[in-house]
Amino acid sequence: MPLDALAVGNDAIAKVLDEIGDLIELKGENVFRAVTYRAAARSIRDLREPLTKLVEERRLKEIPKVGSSVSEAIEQIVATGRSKRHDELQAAVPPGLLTLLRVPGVGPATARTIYDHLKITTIEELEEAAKEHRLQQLPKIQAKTEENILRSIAALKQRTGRSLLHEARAAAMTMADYLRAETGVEQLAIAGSLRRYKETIGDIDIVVAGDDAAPIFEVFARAPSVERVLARGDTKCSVIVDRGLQIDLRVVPARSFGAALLYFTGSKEHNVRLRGLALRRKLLLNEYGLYRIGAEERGQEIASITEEDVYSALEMDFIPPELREDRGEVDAAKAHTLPKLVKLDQVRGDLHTHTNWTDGRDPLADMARRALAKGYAYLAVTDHSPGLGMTNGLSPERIEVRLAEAARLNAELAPFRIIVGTEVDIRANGALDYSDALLAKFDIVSASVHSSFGQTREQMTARVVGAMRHPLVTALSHPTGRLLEKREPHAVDLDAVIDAAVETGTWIEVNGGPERLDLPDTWIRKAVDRGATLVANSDAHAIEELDWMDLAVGTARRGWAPDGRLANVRELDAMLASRKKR
DNA sequence: GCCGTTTTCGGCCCGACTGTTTTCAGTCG
Repeated sequence: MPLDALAVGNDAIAKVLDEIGDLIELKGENVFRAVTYRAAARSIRDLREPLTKLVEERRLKEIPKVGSSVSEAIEQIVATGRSKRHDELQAAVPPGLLTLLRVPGVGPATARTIYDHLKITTIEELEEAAKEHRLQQLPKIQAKTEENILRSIAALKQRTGRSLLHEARAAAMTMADYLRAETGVEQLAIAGSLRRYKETIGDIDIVVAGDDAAPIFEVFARAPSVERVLARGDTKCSVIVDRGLQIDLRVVPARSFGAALLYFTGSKEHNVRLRGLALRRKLLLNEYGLYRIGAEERGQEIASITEEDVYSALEMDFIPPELREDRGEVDAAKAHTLPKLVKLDQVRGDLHTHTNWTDGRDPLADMARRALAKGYAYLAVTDHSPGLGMTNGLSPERIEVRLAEAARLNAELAPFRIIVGTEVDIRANGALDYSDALLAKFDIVSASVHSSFGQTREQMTARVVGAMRHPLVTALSHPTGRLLEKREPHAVDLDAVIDAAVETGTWIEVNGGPERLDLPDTWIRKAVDRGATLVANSDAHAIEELDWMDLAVGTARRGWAPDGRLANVRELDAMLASRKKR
């Protein structure tokens, strides 16, 4: 189905290029060609400008991995909604083969074999054939493979999607604690996308140092949360725990711990980049260490004990895990131009929280004491305005009571300070849900969209930018409104939002709620480039959710946010003074 | 199909695990 040529966005184009890559592989063409199309798709997803604009300005070839063939495909998609290359491949590759690739364990070769003999094109047909043992009659497919395909299909059906960061982290910590207690391993680290604070998590990766993997895998495989063991070898063991989440455990010699942590943290693209770099210096980088080529068999590594050693031996600065996505961090580390990223312990306060007066669970006093215990100097309580009916928004009378309550607590907890703020609704027509007279009672006003998500991009942009221009609005909360794995971001021109933030001095929130993580990291980077001020918040609705600040800071770091760019790393007076003129 | 501080041609990261392979292909991350 052709895309709507006028509305075609970067993601939609990237998806077509990915599919071209898959089709090339299925057709049996040179796999490097397929790899290139996928790499181009990835560059495009990371792009911080609309592709349509680059087409107009004839700048497509500035994009990494986009050469003459890929740019031709992009131009065609932008102009007509489809690509000739894609059409030709679809005609050449039987429909449905792409579907079979979605089953883990089925790659291009197996998909081809299954299709050629049985003409199967859907997962349902594949499941039926496997149950009837028709697959094991095919060349290169045995009973065991057939069994694995059936299990993969079952897992595919059960699996709802990727895990949210806090859920994956809980599962990882449970396993890590269990392994420490039951095996006595001393060096253990959670690696993978979890360590990089990626917004959603596919698999959990754990690396431990040990001389003998077998007994560790023994303990790992019988952990209470394990449902089944996927694979077990000499150095690596993979299991499925509850709700289909996969945990990979890798055991390496202690002297390889740093190299293994680097390898297991990824991203894959970052690793590929580092290994290519090593290769050009006649060095080999693998999960055991960095070697002069040929020396790996003698175990003579140049660096391997810590990640710092490996980066240093490659003559580059240490790269924080959050940046390891091959988005320019390798070149910056070589040139010593990595930004000084914001750190969690620099955060002085949280500026978006809720209490049991609206949709939160805990009283203000408890939230404040927990914030104080976390070492904060201040906490803004920002309960909802009444427009959001179900959250019991604060009436003018309750605002007065709240101000008095905060004053009492402030006297008790000084120098810690509670700031009374509000998360005010931006109504569908762009008006704010409190009068200016009421808004003026608050020290902090965070504006956000909670309704009429279906507005057009023009309507939504005007609505949000209009609120940002209001002199009493301090910050814009969760700018895209997305709920990860649940609700798409609403249509809004984030370039215009960033422009408005720079122009008006309105802060843009990095919301640490694990299903939001909004503003998304790629846009954070753009906001940072353009000089906008950010504010990292937990959006906590309960005392323990104040810990989600960690996720907000991790997301800000993924967006390359330097410490000076966040309003809430400033001390109280400086933070309040940095609000826009009102 | 892309790319260049060895290159405009000849590479393209590297290793683990599974299956049944007695030396390797397929898949994965």
